[in-house]
Amino acid sequence: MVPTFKFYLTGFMNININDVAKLSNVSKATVSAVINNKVGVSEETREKVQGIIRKFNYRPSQVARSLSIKKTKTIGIVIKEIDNPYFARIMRGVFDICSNEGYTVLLGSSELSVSKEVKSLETLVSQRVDGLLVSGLHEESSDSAFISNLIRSNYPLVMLGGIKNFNTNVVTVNNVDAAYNAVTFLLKNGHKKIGYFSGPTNSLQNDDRKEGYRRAFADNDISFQKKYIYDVGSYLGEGYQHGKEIFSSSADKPTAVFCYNDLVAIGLINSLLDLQIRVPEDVAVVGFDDIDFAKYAKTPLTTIHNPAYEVGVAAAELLIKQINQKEKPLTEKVVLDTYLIKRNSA
Amino acid sequence: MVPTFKFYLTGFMNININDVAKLSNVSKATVSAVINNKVGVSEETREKVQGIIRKFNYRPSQVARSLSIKKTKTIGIVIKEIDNPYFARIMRGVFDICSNEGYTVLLGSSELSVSKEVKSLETLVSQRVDGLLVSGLHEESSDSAFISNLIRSNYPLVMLGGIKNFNTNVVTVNNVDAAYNAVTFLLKNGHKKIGYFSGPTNSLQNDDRKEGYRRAFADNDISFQKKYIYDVGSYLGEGYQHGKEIFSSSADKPTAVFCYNDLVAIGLINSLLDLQIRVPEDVAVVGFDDIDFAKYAKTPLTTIHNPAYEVGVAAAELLIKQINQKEKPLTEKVVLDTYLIKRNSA
DNA sequence: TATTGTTTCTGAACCGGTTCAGTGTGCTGT
DNA sequence: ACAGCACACTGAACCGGTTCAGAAACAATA
Repeated sequence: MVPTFKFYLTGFMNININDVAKLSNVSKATVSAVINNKVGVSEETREKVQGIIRKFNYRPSQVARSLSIKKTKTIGIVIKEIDNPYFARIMRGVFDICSNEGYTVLLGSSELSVSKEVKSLETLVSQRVDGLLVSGLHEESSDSAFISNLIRSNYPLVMLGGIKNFNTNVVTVNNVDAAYNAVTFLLKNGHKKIGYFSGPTNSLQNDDRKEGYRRAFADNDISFQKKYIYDVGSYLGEGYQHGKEIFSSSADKPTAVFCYNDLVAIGLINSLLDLQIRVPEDVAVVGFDDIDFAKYAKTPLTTIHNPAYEVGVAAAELLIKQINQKEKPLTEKVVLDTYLIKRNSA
Repeated sequence: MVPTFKFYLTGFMNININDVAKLSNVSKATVSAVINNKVGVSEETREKVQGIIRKFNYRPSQVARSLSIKKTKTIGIVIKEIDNPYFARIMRGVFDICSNEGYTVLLGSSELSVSKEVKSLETLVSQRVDGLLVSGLHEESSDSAFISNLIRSNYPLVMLGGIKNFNTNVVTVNNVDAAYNAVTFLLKNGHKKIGYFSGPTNSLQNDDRKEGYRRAFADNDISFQKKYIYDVGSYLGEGYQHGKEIFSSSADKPTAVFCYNDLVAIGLINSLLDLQIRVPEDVAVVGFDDIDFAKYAKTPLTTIHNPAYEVGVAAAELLIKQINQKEKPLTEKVVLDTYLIKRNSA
């Protein structure tokens, strides 16, 4: 009658609410009430049940619970470049909030192909995550019927850095202004030929930064030259490689470069130093993000401080708010501030 | 009769297997067969059902499925220092394998308190992850009844870097040998006073590296001095700060330092340069991990190449193997090789 | 004593899938 | 014409929780 054998037979975690109910001589409804600290259970019964729970190491199945209450207490996150320190820091912010609020985090694909990216979102939805945090969706992905369905149907969703063509919740920083400030700073320092090491072409963040770069020229009555915009990418190696190519050729070269992010900037600086070009005397470099490593780079990096941790926090908070919202949620946009940190590279 | 209204009413993803069954005029068992590509369904029926599925954007609930089949196709991962590039790289390896094998990844706590660490594991178990990947458990956590239960009961579990007092599956690198090689290299270069910037004291990896450091002295008939072992930590800032303290004091200082990891080494190098101490002429520095930044550091870092990505891959593969193993699994130990990369810092 | 009220507890339905024994249909061979 | 057999399909139980109407037990009130 008492299913003790089951425990000893199959080991840890193989006892369920029915077993607990039988062992405690109460109904499973009562056990459920005890588990969830509901009122209407006598102290005596509560203790009896809790004793059994402890004794048999019972741990309620979150999956059964999820099925029943139609909430999984889980959010899905799709981040490209998880090994980019900037995103790692965001993750940390997300994670801290989720932890506090009792959510666990399901990780979706990182930078795979577009088709895999959509698959990954589909998987997360199949897992019935309560909400989705998405960073850097491929542009093409936004064409997928799946994604537009998702957004149209008010599935709780927060984008990091924004996405074209869709009106969703967004957490981002003032990329345009930040870039504007960085480039203005260079202009004020007398630079006229300022390059932009551009990030991924399908990134909205990159578009905004490029826009800020453009505006700085406009507002300072300096005609900006398209040839100084280089498609580079977002990795250390890419910054290094493009730096080497551009600055070892004899063509007309910029005297300063604003970079999409710190990784690229650090790569660039290394390529310049390898080419015996001095930083900042010959070429000034400004990065973006202010990752930890920025101040330890060969030439400590002048860069835009990007509050990655806070972005993660804000995104998680907004998402959880959207999840808890009963009504059709309004789409919100949270924009955090950045500031220029002057170090040695410019 | 036809519950179409439901779809239009509640939006995306609110249709279930019963609805699909009704809309297709078949039983839910048949729908289930179609979803899972089982045989015994006529081509005609299959297409009819698939048509409905597409039309209504039906996506089976993984949570209901999990409850039924008692597998979640999910693994849990608990990693401290997710913003450490070394671990980020591991994550990537884990992720790639899991992706391929159809597993999603649930993230557990990062470096919180001991009690939270155990809580985090408990949460993952409640979520019924099929297996657990754990890195850098606090030493105290291993005392918890929960953890020993977990291990005793053969819950599929793989540790990264090992854990004291328990016999579990482990994926790690040959830390002792690697440290031995690094220190031997320094000894061969004529250094006698070699320091060790030690990592977290509760880390088995750190113990092994320290052991390798010790043995190198023993095998070279040089008496090693305990005073050259400094408790530092695992972060950039910690390396910098301790470097500053140690090398600005007038006491007897080492002429070379082997560091627990690259982050610490880079921090140390920066502190040395700030103190006008030349690297490697005055003090040689060797790191551990070979993170991307290592070669872009102020003094390109001589370090132990640690195959982080491969560690992640091996860990995920081992875990999935354990999950699929019907019998009581044997505990396995996978040890990957490292090698010394000579750059400029030593 | 009968009635009402409170508190504690329970039975059964439900969440959305999977599974499998068994039903029904059509085709084969004799 | 009928046994025998595939094949396609279904009904119902099951996974492990939550929920809630109502039963049972007991106390208080009229």
